[in-house]
Amino acid sequence: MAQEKTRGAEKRERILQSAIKVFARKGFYNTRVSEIARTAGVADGTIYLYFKNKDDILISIFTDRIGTLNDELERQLATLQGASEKVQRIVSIQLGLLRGHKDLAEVITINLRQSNRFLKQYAAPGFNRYLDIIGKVIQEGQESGDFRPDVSPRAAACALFGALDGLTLTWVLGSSDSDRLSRAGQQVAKIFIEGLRIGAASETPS
Amino acid sequence: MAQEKTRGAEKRERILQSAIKVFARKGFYNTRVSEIARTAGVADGTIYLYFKNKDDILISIFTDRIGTLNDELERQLATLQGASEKVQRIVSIQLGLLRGHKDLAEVITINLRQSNRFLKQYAAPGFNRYLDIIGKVIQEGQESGDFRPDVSPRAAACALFGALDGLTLTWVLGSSDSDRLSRAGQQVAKIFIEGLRIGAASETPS
Amino acid sequence: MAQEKTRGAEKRERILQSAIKVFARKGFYNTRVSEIARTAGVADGTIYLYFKNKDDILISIFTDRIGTLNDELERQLATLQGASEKVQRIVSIQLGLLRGHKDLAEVITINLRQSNRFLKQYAAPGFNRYLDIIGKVIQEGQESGDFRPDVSPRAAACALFGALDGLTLTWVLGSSDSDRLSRAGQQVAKIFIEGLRIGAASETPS
Amino acid sequence: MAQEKTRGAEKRERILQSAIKVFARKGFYNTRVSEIARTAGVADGTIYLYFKNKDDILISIFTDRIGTLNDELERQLATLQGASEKVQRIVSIQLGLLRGHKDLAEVITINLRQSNRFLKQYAAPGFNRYLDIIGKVIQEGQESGDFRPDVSPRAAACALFGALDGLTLTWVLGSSDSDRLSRAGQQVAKIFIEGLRIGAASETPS
DNA sequence: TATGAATGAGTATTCATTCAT
DNA sequence: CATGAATGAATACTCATTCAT
Repeated sequence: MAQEKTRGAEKRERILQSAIKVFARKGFYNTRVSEIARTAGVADGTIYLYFKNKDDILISIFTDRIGTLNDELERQLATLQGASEKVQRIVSIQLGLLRGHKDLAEVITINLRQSNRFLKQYAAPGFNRYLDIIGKVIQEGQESGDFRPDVSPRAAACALFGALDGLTLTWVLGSSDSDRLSRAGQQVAKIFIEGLRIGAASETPS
Repeated sequence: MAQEKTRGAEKRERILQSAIKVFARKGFYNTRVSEIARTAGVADGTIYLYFKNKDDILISIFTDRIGTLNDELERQLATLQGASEKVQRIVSIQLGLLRGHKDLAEVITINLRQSNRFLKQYAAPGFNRYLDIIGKVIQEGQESGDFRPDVSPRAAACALFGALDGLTLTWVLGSSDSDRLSRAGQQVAKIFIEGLRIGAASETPS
Repeated sequence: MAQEKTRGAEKRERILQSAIKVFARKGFYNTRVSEIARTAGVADGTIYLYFKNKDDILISIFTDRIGTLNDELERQLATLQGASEKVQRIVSIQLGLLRGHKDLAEVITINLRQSNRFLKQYAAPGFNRYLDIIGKVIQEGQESGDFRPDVSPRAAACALFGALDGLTLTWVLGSSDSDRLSRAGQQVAKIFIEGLRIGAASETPS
Repeated sequence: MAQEKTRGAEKRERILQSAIKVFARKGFYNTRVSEIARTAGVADGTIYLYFKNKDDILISIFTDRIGTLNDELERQLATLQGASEKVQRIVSIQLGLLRGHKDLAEVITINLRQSNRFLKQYAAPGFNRYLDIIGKVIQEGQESGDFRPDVSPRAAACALFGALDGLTLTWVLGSSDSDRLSRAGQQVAKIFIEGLRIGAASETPS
């Protein structure tokens, strides 16, 4: 019984991995379900024993991974003290999760945005939790006096997400190595930390 | 003759506007050419007198608008002096261009990413010119001593683009008004300017 | 314009004729839409310019023909006087309509009964009008004193329809010629006329 | 062993009963084998231990029941003398067999006619025996001088079958109670008996 | 006998594109 | 330039059947 469950989960995972690979290469709409099946080494019909339909595969990829990311963020951030350290950790966790998985990065940054309907309906919950986690870090920094209070935590969270997404996108589109991605991430982390820090900025009226 | 050309251009523009509207509502792959035609008030076949195929419509939307954006950036940035002013202007131009055109913003931030093939092949040139323009502003700031030299101009450009894209995305997905988008943009501009400015940051080893 | 309309109607009729032929040979569920198209000499997609879907083709065959039958029945019955003559005419019209069209007869008697849902939803109206027409003839015969009053006109109508349907079914399943069908029809007409006529029967209590 | 055989037969019967129920509700082609299995409380694969394939289930329903009907007809008719009594008994046996089993009636009158191939190949033998039994009654009536000789016994048999089938069809499609079906059957029996009886009819030239 | 996970052949329908008018 | 009827390639999904357990 336990073995059967394991085998079933294995097969599901194999299908997901294959889908990530093919989606990354061809894009969601240009991917044939039969090609995912072939790549996973199962029959076409088997796909439908584990997923409701083709859309469900893409949705599962996203919710699985964003869930992992959010869990990891919460777990590690709880162990840190300063807001600056936390921001730096957010960057390293997110980029670290994608570094070794260019295919996944491609699916997340590119293929996921297939339709606003899809984004609004399925991606929103996980995305919101993600923005909440980051926003809370900014807010804590403001309350502890580390960060300037004249910035919307939510806006900063969106911007940080977008900045990392932008780095990932150009990494995926280009051919630079993943070390460069990490270094760029560190620089962006510094920009945000310094840009948010209490100091000269507060003297500059917007 | 001139009038006919004008009429032709008018019709082309009407088709583009209709496509933006429908793409924004349904997404690229769920949009029927016949629906664009109906919205534009022309026959299905007429579309193909102005565009090679359905892909060409999306490509035209992007290249038209990114070209306009790039031209506008170059024109206005040439009139300014300080790097900080230029960064601020980049933000206001880009968000200003999308503020009144939520449909267009939706197409640009969401529907454009239909396939990596598409992005790599068609979007890359305009996107690269855009990143070059921003990157040059950062570089100038570093050369003039305004900005820290320990940041890759390219990475900063990607991050700034991504941050603005992230703001736009959440604006499009949510229901907040466009004023809030502008205010968030100003805050992000300040974060980047302060984050890049020479100061305490350079003392902080990464 | 008139010519175009004519051409369109022609094509629709050609598709219907082809469908009758293929349905008769293979049955509804074993008929491929592509085979109807090939037989009609049109492209697969063209079918869907004239019919909503495969079901709609079968429905159209039935409603077209039962409508013709009902119209013809009402037209001719109005010219006759006695109930017996009318019953005889009903038989000759119905069988006459199918005699030369074995394929159509096959579709009507066999393939039409694909699902109770189909029968109840689409066939019922035309079928009811048909039963009403026959039932009214029986009733008139009773009111004029030609037919016994102790028979439900509706039941007699159902039975007459069924009897003719039974003859048609065995004709279609077997290989007998159509003259034999007509002769059998005449005999059945006589059975019903005599069986309904006022006479010894009324003395026989059921 | 005997018990096992019994249990096997029980299971087979349970599958048949479930199939009748589901076929009646959904029609043959819209019925999933898995639904029959679920209704019968067995696994999908178990069906194939008792039936060759899905077609075989429908065929078995028909041959089982028509066999029962034919056996019952022969048994009871042997106990009767007059042709009229026999005709009346035919009607009451056939309708009596279906009265309490609307689902079965639905399958027999509607779902059975799925394809001419099916009807010709499998239904024909049992159907022919049925027509022979009835035809022989008519013929005996003619030989004994009860019935007119100018009617083909086979045609009369087809017509009687069809008439009863027509009554059953309208009963199944409509919502009238089964008593009404029986009364209609009695009236139809009288029509046929009187219509076939030697008398005034022979004076009417066809 | 019984199971039910896995198979993979099979098809109605859509829709971008063409071209005769 | 403009039309829109006709085309036909292309594919997600179903479900009868099998077979290892």
